[in-house]
Amino acid sequence: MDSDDRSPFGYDAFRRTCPSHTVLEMLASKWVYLTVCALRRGRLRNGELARKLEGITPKMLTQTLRVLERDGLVRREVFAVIPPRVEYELTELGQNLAGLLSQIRSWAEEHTPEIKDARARALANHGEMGAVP
Amino acid sequence: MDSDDRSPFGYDAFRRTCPSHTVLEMLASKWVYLTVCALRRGRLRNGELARKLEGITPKMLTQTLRVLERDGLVRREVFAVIPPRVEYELTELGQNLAGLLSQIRSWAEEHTPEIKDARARALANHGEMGAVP
DNA sequence: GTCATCACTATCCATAAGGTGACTATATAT
DNA sequence: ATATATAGTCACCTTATGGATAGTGATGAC
Repeated sequence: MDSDDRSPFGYDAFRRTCPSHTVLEMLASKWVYLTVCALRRGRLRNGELARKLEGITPKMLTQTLRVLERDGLVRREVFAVIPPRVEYELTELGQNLAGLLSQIRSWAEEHTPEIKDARARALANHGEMGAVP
Repeated sequence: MDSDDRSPFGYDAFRRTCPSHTVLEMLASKWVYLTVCALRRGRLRNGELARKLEGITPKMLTQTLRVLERDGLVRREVFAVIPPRVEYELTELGQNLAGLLSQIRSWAEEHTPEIKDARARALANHGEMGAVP
């Protein structure tokens, strides 16, 4: 019954004390999704990322990149020039993940119409499932 | 150059005003991940989910399920019995997504050792890249 | 001199996430 | 009579996160 509930790796993301749970938590961020997807084609500078990730604040961009760097998904390269130049690129591990995250992104884009419809229906039905006294 | 940046669906999750951006935002939640994965094998009752999603509070569980229901990923069935019985199951759209999210979960579990190592290394190096006055 | 660029950093505030305890209703078990 | 179980809701509170805004230092363009 629990056959496919446990992964064969000894880690179980359902358990909140399992390290894999924190990995899942790290991945559960819209900016992580988008940043990894953005870097998929190749290295980018901070400013290029900022323009690509529409609406991201410098703080969130830095924060996201630091997390990705800490977790070994992104490599940061600093050039000692003026004005400063910093480039980011995916590590092999990051490339590996990027494939999956791109699929999620594609899924989101592909199924947006259905979800929009579902949301509209939910809005229209608000209260209709309730009690009719 | 922008060839694979835009999906062929007209939606672009990189644009913050695009509806698909809000879909990605909805997916970027650890409890959404886990709830969808948990329902993958079949319908579950509220209590069963609460036990499976270790550490989730009743409030968060309800909130997550309402979002998933609103977006058409989960179907909620209420049985008019005492004590109350409510069952949740994935819709076809939800099943479709569950495959992808399970892959993410598997990825997280599979690569947890590498990420743990990367985190340990980052911790050990804290400050070593900084300035040495 | 003023402005912009670059890659940040710091600060503040609003929102969201999450925790706790109380409460609903009814049937069964003790 | 009391307790348990079910599937929640509601109110209150604390903490964490997200986002907005402004500032840093050095340089080059105007």
